[in-house]
Amino acid sequence: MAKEITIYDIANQLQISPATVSRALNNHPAINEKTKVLVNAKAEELGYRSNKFASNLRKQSTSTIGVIVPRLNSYIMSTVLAGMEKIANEEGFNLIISQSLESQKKEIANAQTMFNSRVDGLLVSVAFDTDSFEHFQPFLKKKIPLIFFDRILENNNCPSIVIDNTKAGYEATNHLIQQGRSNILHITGNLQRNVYADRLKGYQQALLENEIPFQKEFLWETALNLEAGKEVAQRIKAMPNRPDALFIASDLCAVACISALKEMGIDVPNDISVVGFNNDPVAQVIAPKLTTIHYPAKEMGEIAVKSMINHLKGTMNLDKTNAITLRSELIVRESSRIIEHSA
Amino acid sequence: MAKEITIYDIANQLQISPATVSRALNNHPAINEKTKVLVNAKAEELGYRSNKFASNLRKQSTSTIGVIVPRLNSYIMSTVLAGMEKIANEEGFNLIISQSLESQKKEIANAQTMFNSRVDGLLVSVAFDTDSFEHFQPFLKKKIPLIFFDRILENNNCPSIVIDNTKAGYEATNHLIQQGRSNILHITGNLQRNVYADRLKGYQQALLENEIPFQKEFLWETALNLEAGKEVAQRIKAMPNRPDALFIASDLCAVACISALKEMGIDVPNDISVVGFNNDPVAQVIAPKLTTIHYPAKEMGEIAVKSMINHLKGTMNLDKTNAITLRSELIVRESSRIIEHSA
DNA sequence: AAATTTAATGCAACCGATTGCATAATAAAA
DNA sequence: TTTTATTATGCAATCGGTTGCATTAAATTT
Repeated sequence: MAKEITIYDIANQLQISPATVSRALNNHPAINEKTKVLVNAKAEELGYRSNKFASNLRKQSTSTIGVIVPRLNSYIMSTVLAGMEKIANEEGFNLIISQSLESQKKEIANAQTMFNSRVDGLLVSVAFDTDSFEHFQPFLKKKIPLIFFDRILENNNCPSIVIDNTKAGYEATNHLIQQGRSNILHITGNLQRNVYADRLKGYQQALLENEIPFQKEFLWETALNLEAGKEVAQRIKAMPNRPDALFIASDLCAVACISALKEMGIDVPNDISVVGFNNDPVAQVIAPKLTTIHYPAKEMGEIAVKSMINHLKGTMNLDKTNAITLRSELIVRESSRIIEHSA
Repeated sequence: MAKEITIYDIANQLQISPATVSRALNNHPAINEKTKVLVNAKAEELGYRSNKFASNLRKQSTSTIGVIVPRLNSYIMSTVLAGMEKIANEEGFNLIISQSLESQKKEIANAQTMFNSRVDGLLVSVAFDTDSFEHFQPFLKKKIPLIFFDRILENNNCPSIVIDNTKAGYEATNHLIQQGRSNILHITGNLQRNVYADRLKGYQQALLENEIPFQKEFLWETALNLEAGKEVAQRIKAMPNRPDALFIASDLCAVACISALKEMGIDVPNDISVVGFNNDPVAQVIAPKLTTIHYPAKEMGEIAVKSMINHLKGTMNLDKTNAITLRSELIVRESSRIIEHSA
């Protein structure tokens, strides 16, 4: 195994001091241009690579950003992460990614690992059942910037990056009402989470404005996954007074539900219209194509990392920033377009 | 900002040497049990956290595994990563994940970053157009273990973790033939990649065994994404002699294709049967439900990381291991079950 | 009691880059 | 020519664990 080249090797060969080599490599203004060229050439020649650990140790910073997500393998999260990775990579930062698998307990463990790994900043989208901020306190104490995205924790002075879930919920529901629906069942996730609570708010607001009473029997809290979609269909089938529309807070769940409903002979959109959420690719490959809310996942990831890096570099101070809200958009497709019954 | 606690602080308070503290914290056998208890208690009390950089610097190892994937946000890859993260987390390893976005150029840059980050090991699934092994040589030179998974590079003595793509391709095709189909169009990705080349081999083998001539016009190389699926449908519609079956090397593409075919009035599975690949959740929520090959993505991720860690810890030597093949499985659903035309 | 073995701890160098401060070299001003 | 300002470089301490080797203390053997 070839010996690792250090700045001392370069210094020796050039008969200059390691300090100068270090400064030259970091493009320090006090170093003569010619020296820089010389050092860089020699570094190249010897196949030098900087030792990040020595550097981190000395600088007390890691150029690493921690990310905790509920799960890696959901359309939204993997897309957010794709956006994050893109920017981090461009900016010379590393990402350490971990998943809580929707469990606060794992989230706490992950936060601790991140803390011990001395990430320069932490980006978090919380688990279903997270009800404490405790495990994030160490970061605040050490002034490590903490940004929440998508599923946020409120009342803690941390900036957050979100879409306007209330507005989105309102638009989805209002659209269904405009299509002539009034018995709108809302399928959602854990209401402790802002994303679902806010969508519900929007839903209720739309009902209110249209003088449709809100019934809590028309609000179902589920896991919002594929299985939940199937179960929802079963339950609907068994209802004496079926709803005429569904607003489901996740496309995958919505699609599974539609699929099951169709198998039961219930027509979408004529018997029941459906609006999903996220604009998952799956939304446009099923029949009927799913009306949904476009969620700017990639952009969210990009902006989250960009904001974090700007803050770390001092280009932008996040302390005063409370929230960054991204634009979401209703995309109307077939699943909510009512076609008159033929014949 | 509270000062960071070091082993020196612990040593001072306990009136012992930092060396003993270090050894006690690492559960070194030469240290007295009572001392260990004492040290650990004090560490806990002071809120000590180990400085990984100091440790890495000295130990010349990082407890970090690099992962390069084509994209983060595909069902298969995000699921593989979920499995990887799970095991890495359990074993106290960190993951640095980066995506090549199907470009060899980015893959090279990422490999370099990984190298400079001094990952202890590297896991790679190569981009569409990667045709060189050059960028991985530095790892071999430095004896940094390199494992390929899913999309592998051959002839380089690196272990790989794969499914038997040939067998899977054979089974998919043979199933279609058993259903009475013989004009089977194969939609695949870049044939430079083992996964697609092998599936094609299996496809050809099944044809051969059933004495169906292979026609190269029935082999289409595409991007295998949603858009490609739509285009495939268009092209099929325009064919004078349409195929009676499709074997598509990705579910998402297959589903998009089916959706488009249906819109054109072409019935699946009666006019054209379809078999996909991956067992993406989307496969079971469309109508007709998609016949596909189950791909053990989570397991692949878990085994990849597990193997890497075992190798690093010396528990298992990978030098002699050429390949680990995981079990895949044909899942028959409606898209390939031919129902007699009603009426 | 002396010699030898075993167990537990400490010393000090080391990993490799960074940086405040001092200094040398050169240029500009007096 | 001397003084002052400017530019470039070097010295040496520092970041915080880790580890080979030495040493001390305690236990065991002769």
